[in-house]
Amino acid sequence: MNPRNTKATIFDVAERAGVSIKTVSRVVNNEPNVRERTRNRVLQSVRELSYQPNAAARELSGKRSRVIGLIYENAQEFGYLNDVFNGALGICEPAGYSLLLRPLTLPDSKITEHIRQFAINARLEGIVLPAPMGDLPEVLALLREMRIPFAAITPREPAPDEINILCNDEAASFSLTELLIGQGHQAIGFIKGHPDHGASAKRFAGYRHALKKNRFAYAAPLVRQGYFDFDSGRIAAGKLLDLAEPPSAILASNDDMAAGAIFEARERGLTIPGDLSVAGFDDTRFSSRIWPPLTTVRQPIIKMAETAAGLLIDKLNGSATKAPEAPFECEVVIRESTAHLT
Amino acid sequence: MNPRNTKATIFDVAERAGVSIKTVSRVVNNEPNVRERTRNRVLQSVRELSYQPNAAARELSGKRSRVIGLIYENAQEFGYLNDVFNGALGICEPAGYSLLLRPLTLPDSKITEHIRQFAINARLEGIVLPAPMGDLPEVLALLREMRIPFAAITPREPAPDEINILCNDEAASFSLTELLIGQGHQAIGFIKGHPDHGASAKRFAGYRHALKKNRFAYAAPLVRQGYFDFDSGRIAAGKLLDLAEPPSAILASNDDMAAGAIFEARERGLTIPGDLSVAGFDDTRFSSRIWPPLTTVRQPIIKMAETAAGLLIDKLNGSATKAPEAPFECEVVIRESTAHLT
DNA sequence: CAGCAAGCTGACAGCGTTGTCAATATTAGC
DNA sequence: GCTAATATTGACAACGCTGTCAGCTTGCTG
Repeated sequence: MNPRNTKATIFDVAERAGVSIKTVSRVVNNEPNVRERTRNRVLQSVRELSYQPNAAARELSGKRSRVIGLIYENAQEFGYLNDVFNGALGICEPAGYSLLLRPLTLPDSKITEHIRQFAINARLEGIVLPAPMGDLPEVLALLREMRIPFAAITPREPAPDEINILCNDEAASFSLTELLIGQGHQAIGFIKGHPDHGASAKRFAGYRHALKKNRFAYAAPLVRQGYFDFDSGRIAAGKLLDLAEPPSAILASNDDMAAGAIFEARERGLTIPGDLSVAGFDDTRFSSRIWPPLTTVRQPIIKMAETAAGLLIDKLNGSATKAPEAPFECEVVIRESTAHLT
Repeated sequence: MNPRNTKATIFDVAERAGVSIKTVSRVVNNEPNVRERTRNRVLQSVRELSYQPNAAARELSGKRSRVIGLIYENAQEFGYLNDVFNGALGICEPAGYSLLLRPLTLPDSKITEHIRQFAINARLEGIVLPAPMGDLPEVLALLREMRIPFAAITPREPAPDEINILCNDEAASFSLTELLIGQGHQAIGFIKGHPDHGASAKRFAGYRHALKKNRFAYAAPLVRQGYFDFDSGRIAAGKLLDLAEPPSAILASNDDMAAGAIFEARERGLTIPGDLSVAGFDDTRFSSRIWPPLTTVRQPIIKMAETAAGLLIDKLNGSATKAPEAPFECEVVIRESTAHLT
């Protein structure tokens, strides 16, 4: 009943359909110049035999390896990567592509060499670059030089003919800031993200934009540099709370730093959100599990990864280039870590 | 300076070394019957040309695909999987194997069909089964039937000739329970893990063992069923706290459930660890980031995954079977969510 | 030093596809 | 209805490697 442990070959299909293997190849690869009747006959046999082309033979014969690489930062928040993996895998498999992972530890002075080796050894046809990989100029330069198509997921100005997936970080940051303003907060601290990440600038821009629109003066001491990790959030929050006039709300550029801020506030005996409102960005796995649950911004990562992989595969398959996608919509998730100023 | 975008073939190496391609093949595959001098000459050429065999040609010609699958539960705590991925990838790549990921959503009534298709399509030579995949009897049965070697990471009774990696869950659970007992807790609640996971039974056994050794009566109401997720931990903790004589400490079978327990306790106005000590299992990413930081147990997941992949590859390469590994050692990590009873 | 086994090496045929190009079938044009 | 042009099909050679097997070298035995 089940297909056995073996696979039908192109010969089996050809024989059953009464055509040459070359014709089967044409049908399977959607090439033109096959009569409709013939095509149907072949497709029928393909179905009956559950034929699937042998990837190794294909790669050896043609130039195509049908392998896509996914390069990611190892230390990265893993909920994000989980979604990226799932999105990309979900698209690659049905399309007949394999997805190969390559963790990288940043900073990495030999990063281009690592990627080059990876690309050559695995014979990659294309590469998916989740943030922050798409933010590294040397990586982009390398891939352009090697002429390997890639799809970056990052708020980058998309170069012509390059695939870039982004969401409206800035608008979400704007909304989140306005939410805090609407709650009566007058002094809102901001913890910036890692300067090498494209998202950092966008999120900061949204904050400034909201301040401006609401006629708040921009106060430099209320803005601190963080690096997207828990500890940097904790330290930055500490500095904000040390101010003579500390903020009543802190907006961190991601949830790890927001968790750090909450941790630091707790250590100082402050209650959240009574004494301090805290909001983050990303809606990671633990955002809803810490106490209090974190107000944050959710991105449709899975969809973004699916789109990235899909557009990349379209490009590799030589399909018509899709119109550049509009940014994906982020969603502000309001939980209990933020509250109206009493 | 850098190797170019192209790869040397076996012909290039053979020519340079002045031997036939077959001899190069022998050297590269570590086959016997090559004179030492010849072997060195070939290795020299291999090095000079940075030769790496073409995987597609190898697969097409020989029977070996050098592809290993990694099947995992999608919803899984991702810090665990991150470590598994990194461990396995770190071993596979240098050994010349590719690692293909396959997320699965449990429960899955068609799981065997999914795995079968995956194995056939990707021509898997072997499979790594992180928990809880190695706990599913139908999966094990399928792989045995298909004669695909696998390495399970789970506290399972290792069948002869099968690779199984485990750590001393039970001993760690025992220590953790004794820790709580040592802190003066008289009533210690326990939240069991998902019944389909092998680890659940082990962790529970450690708890019971510690009670027994310390001459504590086993009280059934203090033990609640959980399913390794946050919500089930929350619910189970709720039931424990509803008891007429609630426990002063709760040991949850993983950190997600421990986080749920803390959450629930907070909602009821209890302070941790003042009113209630809570401990978990796994040392996930957020264990040290919630407040208070969680007392838990850390497993050497990366090493376990490395060992699993390494033994599997050894088996595929036909190397001598290693002696069965001793269980890996877990480490109890004491943080602030547990305290002496005052 | 012949005779034989074991050690070493290479020629050659696949492996299952795709690319090339020639052969054949169909259609269009007049 | 015939020819030219075009659409469809197939024969065959790669692709880069491993398996098989035969041939050539050694080294050992008596």
